[in-house]
Amino acid sequence: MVSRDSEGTHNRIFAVVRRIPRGRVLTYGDVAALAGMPEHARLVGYALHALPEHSSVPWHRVINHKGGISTGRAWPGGELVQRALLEAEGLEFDANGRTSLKRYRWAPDRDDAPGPHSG
DNA sequence: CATTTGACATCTT
DNA sequence: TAAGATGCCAAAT
Repeated sequence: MVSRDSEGTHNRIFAVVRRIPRGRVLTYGDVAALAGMPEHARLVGYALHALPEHSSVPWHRVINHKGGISTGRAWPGGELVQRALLEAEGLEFDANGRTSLKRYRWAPDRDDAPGPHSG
């Protein structure tokens, strides 16, 4: 029973992000789709922006479609923080600061298995 | 209440 | 692959 749309919407997003396992990442569009609001990736990023620091939501596992970090001016230095957190989970970044979405993109169907040749 | 800005994605060139 | 333009909803001013 949600009287507020924003709260319900944001809540949905957080719920999806929390489902992201460790060592995996999702794009804003994917999170939005799983949250029930496809093509509305902006709302996902916006929700994460409103995410409090005491939140147990692995926001750092959400990246843009280019496989990079788009904190932008909204978070000076955030690119370094998110990248550090992802690296701590075992992810690899390209010289351009991009990851392999083909390799780290998480799917609701796939529990884990980073790759057919990764083990 | 209206205008501007914003953790993005997608199409076109 | 990279750069420019557009659409969407919500928050801030």
